Amino acid sequence: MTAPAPVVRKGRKGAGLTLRDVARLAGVAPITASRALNTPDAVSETVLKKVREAVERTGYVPNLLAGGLASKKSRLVAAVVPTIVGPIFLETVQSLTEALADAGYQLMLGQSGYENSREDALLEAIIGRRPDGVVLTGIMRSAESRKRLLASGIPVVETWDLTPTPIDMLVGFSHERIGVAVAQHLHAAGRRRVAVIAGVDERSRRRARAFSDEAVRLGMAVAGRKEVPQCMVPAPTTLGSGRTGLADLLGQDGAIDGVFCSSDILAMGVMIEAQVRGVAIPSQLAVMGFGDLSFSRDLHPQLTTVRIDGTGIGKTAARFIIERAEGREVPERVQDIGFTIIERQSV
Amino acid sequence: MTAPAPVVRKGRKGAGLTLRDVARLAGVAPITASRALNTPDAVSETVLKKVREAVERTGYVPNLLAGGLASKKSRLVAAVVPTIVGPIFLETVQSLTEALADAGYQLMLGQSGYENSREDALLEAIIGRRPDGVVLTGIMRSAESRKRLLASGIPVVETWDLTPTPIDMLVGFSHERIGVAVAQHLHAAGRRRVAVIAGVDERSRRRARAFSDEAVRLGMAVAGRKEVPQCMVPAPTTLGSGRTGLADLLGQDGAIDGVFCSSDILAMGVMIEAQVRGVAIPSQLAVMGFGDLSFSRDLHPQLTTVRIDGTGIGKTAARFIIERAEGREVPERVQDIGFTIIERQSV
DNA sequence: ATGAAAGCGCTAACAG
DNA sequence: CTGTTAGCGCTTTCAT
Repeated sequence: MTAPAPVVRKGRKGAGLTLRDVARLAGVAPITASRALNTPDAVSETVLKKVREAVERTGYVPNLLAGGLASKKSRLVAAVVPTIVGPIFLETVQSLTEALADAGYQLMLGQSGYENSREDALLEAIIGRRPDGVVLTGIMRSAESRKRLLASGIPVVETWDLTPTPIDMLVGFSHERIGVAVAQHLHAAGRRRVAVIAGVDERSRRRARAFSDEAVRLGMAVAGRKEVPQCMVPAPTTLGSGRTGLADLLGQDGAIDGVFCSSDILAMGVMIEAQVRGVAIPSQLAVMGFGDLSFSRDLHPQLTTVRIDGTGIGKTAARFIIERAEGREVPERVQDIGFTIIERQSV
Repeated sequence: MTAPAPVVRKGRKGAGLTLRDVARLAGVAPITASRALNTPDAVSETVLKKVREAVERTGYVPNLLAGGLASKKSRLVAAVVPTIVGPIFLETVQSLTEALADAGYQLMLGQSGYENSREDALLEAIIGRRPDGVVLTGIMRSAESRKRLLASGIPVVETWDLTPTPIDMLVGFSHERIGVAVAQHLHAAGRRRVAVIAGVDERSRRRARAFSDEAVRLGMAVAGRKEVPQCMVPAPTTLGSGRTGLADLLGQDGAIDGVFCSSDILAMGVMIEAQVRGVAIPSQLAVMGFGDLSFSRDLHPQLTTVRIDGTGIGKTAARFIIERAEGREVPERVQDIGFTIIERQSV
């Protein structure tokens, strides 16, 4: 048997280049080169230098697919959002991406859409990549999906909600408590007839319901009524929905002096419509939003709203996943990150 | 030698399950099972049914890492944005994710930040995954990065800009032409003293410069001046920047009757500040934005702005990448998607 | 239409 | 500290 012909080197530098090539250039075994790259402390100064030189010269970039397959660590984390349009989850995705990148992990983004149909295909695509973790914004709806995720054994962090039965880990807050707190805030500010405008997504609805219940309890509904005036608008919410929402509410019986909007965008629409109609804020109408988007403080009047620490959620979720990926346990798997009512001028 | 002990099956269903297990269950060779899954047309009805049954029963999900390694097709596409916060690129990322998902590709999201420092590490992480394509929003700045990308041989689509020397493929529009068109629009509307508020990012700056030059040419600057009043604000732009921007401009010498804002957010801030100061829009001041964000049509007055088909950009970029991934050539590698001036009430 | 063998590029496990 | 060996789970190539 003759020795095999030397492997034909591809023309492009960096393409088709493997660890073997680098190792050969550095005069060491592939595994040694691997160690020089991944656990530099485990090799001698000399070897380290030679390998780094070889990498530098060739422009070698390790194949993470191969590495992931061999080590069963993909350094990939999947994030699922209903939709990326709509600024609510943005802050979370942003900080998640950053926190992960800092630790050498990449983010894979999936949009589940607001219907269930895509969820299954998406889940399959995710599990197929064997990510080191999955971050869910909002709760996975279909029980089937939840089961598959659980079965896959991949660390999961649910966010932006609290649930009695988390799949695995969770960092969120109570939408019910927000509804209650907002009603109380409005009541404390002297408002006596309130209404709510909410997008038809499940969490908004829960905030609205809790708000309505508490408002009724505090006597802020028309006597005898079991709920306050509501206006449901399509998700994702828009400025336009806020405008028509207020118009709708104003058209209903009974004057209102306060309105809770399920998003800051909606609240801004309400403010614009109020201005157009000559309804003074806050004297005639108090407005509260949800989300504390960056523009809210710059409105006129400044918007009183509920702040969620989206960045904190992202960071914590990243930490949870990374802890698990490195084989450590996460002692407090459920974290209530709470919320803050930001008092500004619109109430 | 004795036969090795049977492999211990992991407890969790779906975990550690391989194609071999499925094949065994279906009574075929692994490769046949593989074909049943990937190229169903290449196997008999009988085999197809048996394999599908086995998959169903076991909850098997193919390991895409292994598949990608063997086939050199990762079905992964990387997208790089400066930051995901800031609604400009959202539409593009959204449609990109969807179009890719429909074709069985996943999106990996990277944020380069507005400085160059992270770009290199990010690029390494991206190339390491051997994606089937990379979509860049805005141009990669460092020449080093561009070179590495080119060397990697990965299909690249640059977006949101036009450049004489694209790395590979490109779908964008001319920021210069937008500046010119906006100046002309304002001029045609009878404005004679215009100004510009722009974020300090490179593309905004180019729009602003082209706008200024054209405005000067049309005689919309103070006689003898070589540029119109400008106010540069930090990127990403905010409502607050728009408000202070207008205040700044109003404080400068010479009354203005029109202002071009480098983003709709900025324009909205201008409108709020104008309202607070009792400056009537459009009669006293015409306002134009850029981006046509969803809220722009719902403002009062409705915002006249420049619309970019972000969804179209995402779709086209996805198509380009997919074409290449499937081995086809893309004949028109540079596509100017243009822009539209949306005439509403603020001019 | 189906299968056997080989290997993608890397790392775990075990030597030395 | 360094190297050898043996896969990770899949697909390619080449037979049958």
